[in-house]
Amino acid sequence: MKFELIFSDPGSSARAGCFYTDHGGIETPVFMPVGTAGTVKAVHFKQLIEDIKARIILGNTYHLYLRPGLEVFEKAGGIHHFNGWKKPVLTDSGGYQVYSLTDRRKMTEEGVIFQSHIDGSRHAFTPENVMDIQRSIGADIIMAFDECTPFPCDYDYANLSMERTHRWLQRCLERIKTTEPRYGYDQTLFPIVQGSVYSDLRKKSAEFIAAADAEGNAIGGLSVGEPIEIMYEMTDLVCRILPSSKPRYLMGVGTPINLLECIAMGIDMFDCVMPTRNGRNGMLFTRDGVINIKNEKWKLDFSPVDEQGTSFVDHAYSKAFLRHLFVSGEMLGPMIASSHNLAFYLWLVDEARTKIISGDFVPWKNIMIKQLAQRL
RNA sequence: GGGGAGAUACCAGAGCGGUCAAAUGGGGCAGACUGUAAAUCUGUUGGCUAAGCCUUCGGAGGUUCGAAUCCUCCUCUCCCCA
Repeated sequence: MKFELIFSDPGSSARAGCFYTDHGGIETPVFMPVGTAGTVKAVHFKQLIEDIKARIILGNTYHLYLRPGLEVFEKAGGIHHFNGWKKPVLTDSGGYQVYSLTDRRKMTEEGVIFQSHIDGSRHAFTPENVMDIQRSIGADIIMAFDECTPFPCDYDYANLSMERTHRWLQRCLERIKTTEPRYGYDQTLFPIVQGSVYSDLRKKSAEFIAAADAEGNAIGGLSVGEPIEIMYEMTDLVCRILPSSKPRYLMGVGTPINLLECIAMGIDMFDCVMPTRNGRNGMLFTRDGVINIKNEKWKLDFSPVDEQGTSFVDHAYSKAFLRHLFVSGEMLGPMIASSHNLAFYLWLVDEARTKIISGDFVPWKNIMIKQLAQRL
């Protein structure tokens, strides 16, 4: 795999590039829709490709390992054959579940024992078998097994956890090095920077991760409840250390504004459940601000869902009808909102890319951020 | 014609002498959601000059220190038998 840096913005640290995988190139900056269970909730792949223009989606090691299970992936010949998604797939390692399912797991130096949220059965995850699982699932990009630290997190624990994540990374690297791609295409490992909200830890972690010389690097443990300024501060600090010749992936971020601010700092890849989850809950992101489509104010608004939107759903349906679908609990509502939001997110990163290449990124970003902050 | 049950907030429906501006569910209104245990969760839902006050439990009277709760009459619903 290879990352090609196409253009660097002179006015910021933003850059445009392309990450090549055996399932196709990924133009950056990119937003990667989250498809935890092998599906981007409420959205067809045909639509993701043709309408939303998604270039890569996520899957999740913990969730896919539990259900449908590795036998299915191995017999199918990998996730692309199983679910029909032919573009690249990145799988998260389960490191986020160490955080989100904290009361259902026990962590030791060896790894983590999760108690399944589905049936209560216990499953040991180690850096080694998490690599094996992601190879079996068939991910193009495999994430290192880490601990996403919570917020707040005291310094001593953040330090201890970061050091353990580093040790786990060595084990992940060793395992990847000594095993083969499962289905004939390349599978590459991205390590993850931790260090919570502490500058010295973040610096130390970024240096450690950079030294691993992977084909891409990720920043984790942010947007877990810390003030947004601190998230920016940590992201900026880490971006200055991670090599510019490799894509930088900010995990779990974020709002449209977060994306623009972090693109300006040099982030190339993002993923977040926000466009899909918040969409299912009636929140629409538009270039003019945020809409809660369930609000009564849209009851008689027969204008398109988003007049400037790039998705067909933006023009095929009215706000009043979409509100009706949500108020009635009709499943088409969450489907339309998810499609709209993802199309908007992909439009946003595409537009950022265009502006970076044309040299107008910063002024455009500043105008956009003001608009995006509005509530409609 | 005879006998019985009942009328409570937007709807359904608890409450049966004070702790009731009134449970609970639905509906309405609003909020939250950042590497997804989420088509989820939370708040609110009589009025006001708002830690207080005012007007409410079909209508009109009455008993009582005190009534959604007890009594009388009226109006209206529903059920059973002829």
